Amino acid sequence: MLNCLKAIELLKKVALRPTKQRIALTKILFQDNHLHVTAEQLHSEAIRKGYKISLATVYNALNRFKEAGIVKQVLVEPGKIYFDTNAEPHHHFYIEETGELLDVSDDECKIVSLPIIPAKYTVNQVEITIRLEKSKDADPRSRN
Amino acid sequence: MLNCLKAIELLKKVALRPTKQRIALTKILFQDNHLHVTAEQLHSEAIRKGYKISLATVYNALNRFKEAGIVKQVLVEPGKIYFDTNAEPHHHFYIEETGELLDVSDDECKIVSLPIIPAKYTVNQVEITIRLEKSKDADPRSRN
DNA sequence: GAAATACCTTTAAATAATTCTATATCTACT
DNA sequence: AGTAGATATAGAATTATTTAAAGGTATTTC
Repeated sequence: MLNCLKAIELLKKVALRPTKQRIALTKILFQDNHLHVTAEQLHSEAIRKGYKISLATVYNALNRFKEAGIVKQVLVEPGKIYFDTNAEPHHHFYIEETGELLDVSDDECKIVSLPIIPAKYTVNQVEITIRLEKSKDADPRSRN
Repeated sequence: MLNCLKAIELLKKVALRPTKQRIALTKILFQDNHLHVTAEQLHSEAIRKGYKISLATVYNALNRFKEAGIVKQVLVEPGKIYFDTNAEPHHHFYIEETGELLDVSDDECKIVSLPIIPAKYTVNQVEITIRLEKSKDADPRSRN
């Protein structure tokens, strides 16, 4: 977990006022390993840690963080936004059964041939989502 | 546009009762070229065509169609579900400015190296979304 | 370092998309 | 045709997210 100084430093770097709430969220979010959270989850975690912050503020902060480019939105499930603290270009495994999201680094997953891009447009981002399910192999009865 | 008989045939094939409303939606959805619609858009289109159907029924029908595997959900924008009448494995261009979704066939877009799949899991589906934006090249003033 | 200003957080309510529920109606089978 | 069970409907409920208004906090300017 980030300390306060590092959190403030990060916020200042992206021209966001280091308020108490943003510092708290920054401390929770930016750890050694990347996180994938919904606003709700992040809010719960902040409350659990003893910070006083409202859900609306968490939404505001996450949207500000997204605009600043320090988090990314990931859409894998209807009606739910995951925020990813890994803002670098990368991809995801998604396990529907558990709702778990796992990072896949950009170079683990190379595309050889991209289709012809429509005229007047340029590629902004390529996102690959690999949806996983539990293997059937575990249960020999379900072989066919 | 599909005729009634073809629509009923399609519904029966996937073990869904060919009710008036499902037939109407099937007729609108399954055309020569594939469609990407939201429930709202499909509902409007059905009403425009003179069918009597509620939005809730459109949602129900689309979810049943999805379960039956004749349409696919596409998630590209928070709080909005696109339904794609192309149920085959394929990918998408997404133009954020217009909300337009375009199909990219599976073999136009080949992945060479997939990452190592976590143990006990198998790949269900690989989805590639290529987000596009208007080229800056079009306007010479915006060169830098 | 205090006043002015711009920005932030909060609560509550609004909104939007989607799902649920109870009842009425329809479909498929006898 | 009658009937059991599935489906449609309207409207309410739910869920996720955003907005509004008012007070609070950080930053700027002197």
